[in-house]
Amino acid sequence: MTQARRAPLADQAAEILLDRVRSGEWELGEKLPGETTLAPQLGVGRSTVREAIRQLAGRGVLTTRQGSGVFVAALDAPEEWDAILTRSGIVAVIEARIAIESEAAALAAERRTPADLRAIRRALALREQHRTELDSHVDTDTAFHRAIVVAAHNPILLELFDTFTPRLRAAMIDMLRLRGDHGANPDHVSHEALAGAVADRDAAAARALSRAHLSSLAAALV
Amino acid sequence: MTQARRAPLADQAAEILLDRVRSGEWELGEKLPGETTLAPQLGVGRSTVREAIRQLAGRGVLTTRQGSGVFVAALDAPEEWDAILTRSGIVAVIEARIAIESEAAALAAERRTPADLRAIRRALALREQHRTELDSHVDTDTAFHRAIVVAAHNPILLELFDTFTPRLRAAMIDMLRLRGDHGANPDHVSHEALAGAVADRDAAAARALSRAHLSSLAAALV
DNA sequence: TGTACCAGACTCCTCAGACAAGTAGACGAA
DNA sequence: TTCGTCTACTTGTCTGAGGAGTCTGGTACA
Repeated sequence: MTQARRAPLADQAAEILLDRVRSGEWELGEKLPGETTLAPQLGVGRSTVREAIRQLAGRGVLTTRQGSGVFVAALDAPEEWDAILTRSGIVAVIEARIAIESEAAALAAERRTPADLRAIRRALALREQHRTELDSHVDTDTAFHRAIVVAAHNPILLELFDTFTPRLRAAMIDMLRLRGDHGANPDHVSHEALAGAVADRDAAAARALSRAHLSSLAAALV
Repeated sequence: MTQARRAPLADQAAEILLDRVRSGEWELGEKLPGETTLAPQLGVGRSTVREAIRQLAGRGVLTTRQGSGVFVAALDAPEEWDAILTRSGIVAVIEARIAIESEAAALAAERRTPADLRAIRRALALREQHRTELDSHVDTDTAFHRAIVVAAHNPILLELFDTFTPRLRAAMIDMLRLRGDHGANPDHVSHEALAGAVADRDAAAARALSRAHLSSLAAALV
């Protein structure tokens, strides 16, 4: 007994096709059999095959060209970052964030414009104002760190930062709730120091301060 | 005249629906109008609406539940890394790779197992064997660096490495073709040193050597 | 011999209609 | 209130038909 067909036929058909693509049955760019051939092969109707193909097209695996055929666009579906992050655990996420953010801090120290600096100062002040409320403390803290990544002027690092932080939000709120000493003074001082290093164009200090802050965060979360 | 309908109606419908989701017309998790309502609204048949919905389901924006309806699963489609990487330029990609790889090198120095070490040595030897041929030199070089990231035992860093390196492959081959001195001796020595630092559990040295290597690569590519 | 054109086969695209399968809310009985 | 049942509505699936684009091979012409 296998769960009594939970998934719709179209989803099943899509999964079968994806497996066949992964298995290397067709080369990259090669043409698949026509819908009219696949349908009886998979034991479903044409419209169902079409929906399966559309689904895989949305995932970037297949492309269709009217009058020509269906072609393999990628040999595998890209794994969802959500899945990777969930499977990996908090520590791995923070390690990745250390990698991204300490490098971004160093780059920010070299490249920050006056406008970047104003944004960082503003975020820091806002962070200071929300030291009491838990949720907004985490959010303003994240906003401060994001302002530094923005100042690094590297779109990839920024995208990575935005990918990782949502996953950490809940964990950080829980952690602060348990510790109770959120917004403690030494915390604020280290943030001041980081902003100062960026302002002073001291890349090495910015890198070290950023790393130290996140390392202590990791230690607190474990 | 507007390009005389290049895209299939199903793709157009999917794009319109995605825009309406992005615009906030429906909350996260909210139910969309039924297929029979959407079809005349979009001016297409029901099967076409279904294919549009399937496409967005494949992209993670919508989910369908038989008997219940279609629901918003995400407020936006995740941007393709390909697009980000293409738009960003080689320098930004290398900067991101520096962030990932130097941190991974440090972690690898702390965590490498004997098996990791053997894999690294083997990759290094293979790299040495392919110093003359351009393509395989780049590939074996990448394999060596990947072995180090593997030794860091962090799935996120590994996934990031795998995301970035394909984008750099073509650029590196071009660069080496122009320079002509691929596989030069100092290059090999620095790789030996990196492997040695990981073997000696010298995290700081591994981090520095990894950074230095990639920085020189960036300088050569610009 | 080589080129241009054309017809036909094949492909995906779109629609309409029908029925099955599942869900959720209304309604009434205990 | 609580529980079952019934009904309206939803998505799921299949079939048949025709439209539109693409590719191939043959044919006529230069």
